[in-house]
Amino acid sequence: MIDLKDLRENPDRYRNGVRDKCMDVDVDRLLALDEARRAILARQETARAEQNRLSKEIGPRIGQLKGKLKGAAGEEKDRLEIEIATLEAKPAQLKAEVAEEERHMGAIEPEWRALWLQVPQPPSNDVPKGKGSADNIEIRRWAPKSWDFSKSFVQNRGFMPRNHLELVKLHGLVDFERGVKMAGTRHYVLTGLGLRLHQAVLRYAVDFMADRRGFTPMGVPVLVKEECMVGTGFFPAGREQAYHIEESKRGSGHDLFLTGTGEVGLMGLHADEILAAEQLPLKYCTVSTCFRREAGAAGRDTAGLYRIHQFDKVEQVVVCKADDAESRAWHKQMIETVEMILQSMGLAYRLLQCCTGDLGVKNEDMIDIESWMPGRGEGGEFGETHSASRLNDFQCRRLNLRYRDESGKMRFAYALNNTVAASPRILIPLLEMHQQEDGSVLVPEVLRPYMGGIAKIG
RNA sequence: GGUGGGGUGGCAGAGCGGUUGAAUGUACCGGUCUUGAAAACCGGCAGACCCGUCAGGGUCUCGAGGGUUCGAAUCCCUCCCCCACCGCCA
Repeated sequence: MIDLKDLRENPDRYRNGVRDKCMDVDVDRLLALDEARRAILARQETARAEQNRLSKEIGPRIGQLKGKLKGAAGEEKDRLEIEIATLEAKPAQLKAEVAEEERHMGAIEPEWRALWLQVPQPPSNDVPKGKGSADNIEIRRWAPKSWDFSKSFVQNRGFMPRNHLELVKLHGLVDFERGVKMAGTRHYVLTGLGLRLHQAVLRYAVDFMADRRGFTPMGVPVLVKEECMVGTGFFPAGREQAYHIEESKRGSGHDLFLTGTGEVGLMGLHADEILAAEQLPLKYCTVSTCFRREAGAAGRDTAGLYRIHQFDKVEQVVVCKADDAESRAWHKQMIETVEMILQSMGLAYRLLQCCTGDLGVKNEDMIDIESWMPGRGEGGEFGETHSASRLNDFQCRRLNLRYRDESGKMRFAYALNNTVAASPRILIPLLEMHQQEDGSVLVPEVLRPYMGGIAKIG
């Protein structure tokens, strides 16, 4: 959610933001509604102020007269009744005025609010302009010593690779058929060592965050109220992506939504709170099951573990002071964390600076990390495995997550988030990169303690 | 699911139709005192929004929404949430 004051003062910043993010939000309509709203507010408040003033002034008098009225009769009684009626007439008129303005307000407020929620966080100035993922810019790439990006898999390794579909079948790691039988397309069952490898990655990632990066691991709800989805910025834009539990249809309570990322639960933690400056930065991670409808992705990545409705993800978030330099420093650090983890697992990857057109509503900057998947496409492709975002105060504004700075001033905090490890997607490069000619797969050393010491699958 | 009790400022806790955005305590901040600290004393201390160049003014908020009233934290209705006990249960 953006700052409306800033919008009034720098409308072009937001008009350009919408344009650069290739979105369709009528900023000028919002400005017009905002102006209308404030005019109504001014009239309404003036009437109310008068109402309050009058009430204080004549209220006790009315009380007095009504007291007298009880004991009065005849002409005296008529006189009192007229006096009371006269006194009561004016507040009644003001009341009608207030009600009238309230109707006006009711007519524009829903649209005003809906538009306000849609205006995106403008991208940072240094984010390159572009229309979509095709315009993202590669920053750098890394590969283990045994891998040369300029060569094919065969040239690197001396044999034809199997893709992850073949590998999981060969070793009985995933049962797609039964997953689909139970839950439909894009579902799967992790079986045997498949589940163990999956959990090994997740456990390794959580321990890495806690032990080596000082993040506090949290177990958070994955079933949350709508406010939580709106507050974290996933709604209204991403409403179609979330599974909706319609508890309200059962009579009572509120509807719930399955979260598509642990970010929701982690950021929702401190919604509506006022933190002390010393409490910042908050550094949280979680491992949670993520649910995504993948609406609009029909026909894309239909096979295998790449795009599925349910997966598990270790996510990291940082809530820091409202300071651009600090936020950038955390962004770097969070990306560095991921690089350390990927490198320790012997995976090749590249960093992409996402262009303006590829940013969502809530981020001002985003770096995607794509891991090399030898079995993807023709002769291997990079596939997104991580995404690191800087959100400025957009998310905390929506969540109403504030802190008191050193001077006692209330400020909205800045938030950042990044994937640590999302599985089973990460199993794709893991299996494909570490496969041997005979189809067996070497388990990276860092994962073996979490696999009961197993060093090789198959 | 049943029964009962509750939701008021950072926390505790009064208020139960007008002068209460809210007593009091406590926490916190500033000051006096002190070699320093504590204690004591004095002062300050809600947030959002609107108008205004400033000074300042105004509106709203006592779980949420609606109603009664000239006037609601206080009365009425609906909903939500919390707590306790019972039932059921991974």
